Amino acid sequence: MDFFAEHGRDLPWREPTASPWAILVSEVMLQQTPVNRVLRVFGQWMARWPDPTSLAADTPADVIRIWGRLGYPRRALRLHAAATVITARHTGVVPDNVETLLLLPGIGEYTARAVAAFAFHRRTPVVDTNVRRVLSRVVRGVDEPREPATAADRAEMATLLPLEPAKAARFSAAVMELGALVCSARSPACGWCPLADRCRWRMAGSPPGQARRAVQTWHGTDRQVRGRIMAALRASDGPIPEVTVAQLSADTEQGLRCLASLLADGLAVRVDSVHIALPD
DNA sequence: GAGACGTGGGA
DNA sequence: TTCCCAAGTCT
Repeated sequence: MDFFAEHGRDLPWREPTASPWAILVSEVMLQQTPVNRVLRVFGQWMARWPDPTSLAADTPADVIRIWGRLGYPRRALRLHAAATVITARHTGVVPDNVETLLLLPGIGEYTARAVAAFAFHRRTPVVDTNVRRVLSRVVRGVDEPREPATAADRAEMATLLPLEPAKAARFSAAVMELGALVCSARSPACGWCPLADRCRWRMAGSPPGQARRAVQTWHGTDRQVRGRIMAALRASDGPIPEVTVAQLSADTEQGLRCLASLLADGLAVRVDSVHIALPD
């Protein structure tokens, strides 16, 4: 926590004045997405939609455009849906407990706890990929492949939390920051690490972990084509012809398949028999 | 529980 | 250039 006080980054969602809504928005944007990329969109987003009710009042099309190139645009849609639920069922107030937060679209085990801890000082273990990696190395002495945190990870973190709730939240943020800035996945800076003298992984000679299962290759995938289609929809003021969409892949069949999946996800809608647009 | 889901930067 | 990774969630 001394490390965090000295080296923690000044981020807008860490300001004492940051609202629970701002913290929730930041946590969703940060899912699988680097801080530097989130910073560019976060300010614009909060200026336009300072609370859930203002977001719920706008269209998914606006939301998807502001989301821009953050990636995983379904997150934008779910954030809009979450704002709608908060407005309709919680009088526009962000829920302050894990159980209720988990019911919101796009809010899973990590994000629910992050919001509960960072926005409301609930004493709950917050375990993201950074915390998971730090615990794995420092406590268990192994470098595990990157996977979503498990209940066992949360149970382990729970045993380490300070008793005072606000301090526990700060502790979680501190471990996350250590993982992000020092105990990184590829090139950990053990020389700077405040835990170096008690790290079981370091004491064991920093053994390499088991390789992660192969990730999907990117070139020519449906994900790439979906991304192209969404980029075309965002760039256009109005509807675009379906034939244009189909040609965004060298394989017309793939183009149509991807379009169908975007329609199924609600990221695009048909406006007539031959045109596609962002959802209203 | 494996697999799908965007994007771009650093090694 | 290629590979891997970045505050996960949902099906």
